[in-house]
Amino acid sequence: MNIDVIVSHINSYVTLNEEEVRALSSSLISKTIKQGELIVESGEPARYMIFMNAGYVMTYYTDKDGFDHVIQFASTGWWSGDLYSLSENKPTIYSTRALSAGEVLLFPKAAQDQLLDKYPKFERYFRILFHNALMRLQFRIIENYSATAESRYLSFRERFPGMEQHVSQKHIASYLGITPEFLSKTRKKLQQQ
Amino acid sequence: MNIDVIVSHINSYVTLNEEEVRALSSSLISKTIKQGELIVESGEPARYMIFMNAGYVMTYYTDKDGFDHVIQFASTGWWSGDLYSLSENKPTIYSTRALSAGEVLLFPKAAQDQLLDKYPKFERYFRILFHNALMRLQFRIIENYSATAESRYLSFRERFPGMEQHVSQKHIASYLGITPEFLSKTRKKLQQQ
DNA sequence: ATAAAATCTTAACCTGGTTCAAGATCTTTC
DNA sequence: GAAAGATCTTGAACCAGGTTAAGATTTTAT
Repeated sequence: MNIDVIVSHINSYVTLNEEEVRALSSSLISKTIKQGELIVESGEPARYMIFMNAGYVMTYYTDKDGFDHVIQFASTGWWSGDLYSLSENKPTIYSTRALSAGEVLLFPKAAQDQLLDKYPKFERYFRILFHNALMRLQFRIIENYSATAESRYLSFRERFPGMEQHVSQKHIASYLGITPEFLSKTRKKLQQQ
Repeated sequence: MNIDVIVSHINSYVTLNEEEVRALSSSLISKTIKQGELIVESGEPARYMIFMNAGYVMTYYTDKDGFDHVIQFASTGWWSGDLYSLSENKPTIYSTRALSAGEVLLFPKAAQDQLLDKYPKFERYFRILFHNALMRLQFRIIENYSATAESRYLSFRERFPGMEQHVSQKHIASYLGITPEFLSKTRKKLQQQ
């Protein structure tokens, strides 16, 4: 199992010693993913945090009318998954689906709890991780309010380089909070300029 | 200084012993706030996390055209402030302003770092705090996409009971991502039903 | 108490984005 | 490799919410 990516990610916030690396390594489950595969399905309790070793996934919410709302994309070096139910042990309302072939590291809730209990460094790592995610999300809310769909699209392309090749336009549209039709028009307009 | 509210808040996630309570207590600075007072101004580096002991505050972002975008309200028992610059020590882009008289507990960055180093329980507490805030924010993004301005307004009233009396309509409108005029129309429509 | 300033309301008009529908392209499957 | 299914594009009609402006109400300062 290749743990280089996750270890160097964690080490950018804290410094793990050998024991901690070993403990982490033995907590993780490697899983190869196929394009289109459903990694977590809404309705079941989420059991893992998901770290991307390679490939692309998206997390989305299906509303009462059956429409999907993409809330997050993730590629190599990002965490994904359904934070909600991990802590509460309730069924998650989010699904996570592979957008390409790749490999994920599954980090089971029980192992995470153990690691958090034993090595405070992981508490720190996750505190900082959540803190940063929180700030990014606050920024996204501001962006959604103050920016037009066109500039949100441009900002999506900047923030997720290469992602566009792996995601269907309807999912990008969903992430941006617009219809596929309008995204199509927006792209055409941008090309013509 | 009254630390009952903050201690019972923290104890809902972890269990502090006497020493930890004492250490926390000596880290906090009590501050009485007046209505309209600017507690943190954008442009300066944020030095504190802010815990509400009593009263109401809002955190907002001023865009390049001079328009304010309210990103958060807080009342008794909530944390507030500008997470962004605390970690990076860069000037914050957010301002925090008192909406009523009250009392806040200021938690200086340096003291927080010390506490986090010495007592892993605080790492855990803040990890969970940020985790929960993150989930709430994810939910708010979904709500913004799938719900109409009217239902967001109703949901604001539910989630912040009593807040409406302390906040001007233009700030509520800003939080909801609509214009004050449209909020005015919406409220009228709701009254007539 | 009164003037000045800020906020809130109402109304007419405007626009970014939606909806619906039809055709064009790309993907899967047998 | 043809048929069926998705996805993507285009256009026309439509609507939620924005903009502007003017008057009404509330708050603040003197």
